[in-house]
Amino acid sequence: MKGSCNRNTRIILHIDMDHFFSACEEREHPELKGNPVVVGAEPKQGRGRGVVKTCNYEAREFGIQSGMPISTAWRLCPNAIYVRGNYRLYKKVSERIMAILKKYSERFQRWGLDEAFLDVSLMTKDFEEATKLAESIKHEILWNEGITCSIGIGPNKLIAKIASGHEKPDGMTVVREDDVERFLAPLPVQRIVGIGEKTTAKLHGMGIKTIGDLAAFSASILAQKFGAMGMRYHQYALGLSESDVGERRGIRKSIGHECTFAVDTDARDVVSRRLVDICCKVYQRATEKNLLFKTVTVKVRYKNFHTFTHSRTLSFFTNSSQNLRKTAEELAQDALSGKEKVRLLGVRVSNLKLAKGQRILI
DNA sequence: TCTGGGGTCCTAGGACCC
DNA sequence: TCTGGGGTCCTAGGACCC
Repeated sequence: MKGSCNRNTRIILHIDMDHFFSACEEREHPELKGNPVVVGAEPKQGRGRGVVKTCNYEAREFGIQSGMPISTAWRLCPNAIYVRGNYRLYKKVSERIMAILKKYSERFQRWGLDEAFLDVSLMTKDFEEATKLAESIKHEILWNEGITCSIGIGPNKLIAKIASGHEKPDGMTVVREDDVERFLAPLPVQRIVGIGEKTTAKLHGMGIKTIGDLAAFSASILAQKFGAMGMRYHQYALGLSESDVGERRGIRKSIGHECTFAVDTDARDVVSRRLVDICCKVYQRATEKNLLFKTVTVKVRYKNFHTFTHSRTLSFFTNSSQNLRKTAEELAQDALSGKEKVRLLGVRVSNLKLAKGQRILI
């Protein structure tokens, strides 16, 4: 069977740029190369708030990981080079890389700034050919942008995505249909997209550690414990996923902005001013995209990390900044009372609709 | 250790309508 | 007076992704 596949088999590539933000920084500032580089919040001598966005492999040797509090990163490696992040640059580089990828297949799907799927079933006759194609993609990105990526090749998006993370950086992992079970079985359950920290802990509690354990577990018990998601986890563990490679259609679902205070505050005027600033930002972004909104949600996180949201759906669609501000202020009454210190404030609008006569913007 | 900011999707209960 | 079942929308919270 090796080297061949029946024509019903799909061949999907998942392309994942290696430590994308810090790779962009190294490319712009070659003097950074060879040093641990951390992109994220300001460390402020270990007192900074926020998290690590990404870091290069030199920084990872100190135990730094993306998502980690920046204060922890600072303790692990105070001598690393800490960079705030130049998102305009990352976006530009990303756009150029996506343009390269799109040339290889019409069936293309961007996944964040630094990942994408390609369905190459129609232009490659088997996994060998797909591997050659993936090699040329790697070369072209490296040649043009000076950045390496890891590619996973599999019979569906789920497998391709897990495969791309298998041998990072600069990796290439091919999983043919016949190899799916062998490939997945020993991997930890959290490698499945959609199984995060909480679900992993619950699964561990049930004695399920690996994807093989999950596949062997009773689907009906999983459904009892996790509802519809349980069935999905089981399907994923068997390596089954039907989802097509394609860009999301239609308008976005929501637009929001949120802000963590540098210091938790109970000063009413500070919170109230920040709320107005956030509303302005959200209003601007909705207006730029010609969107009307109907639902306003305010999010408040207190010092103890307890978080609540309040939302209200208006009886009409609007793009008025006054409506947004007034609704947000009413919803945020509790937060404005100054009883508890506020850590984060956010505003989001949803139930969106395009303003009449405007072109479609995603 | 002390936890960002942009999002999406799911669940569950309740209101309301037919 | 007590009570269907289906559908849709709203609200709040939670998990997860990059």
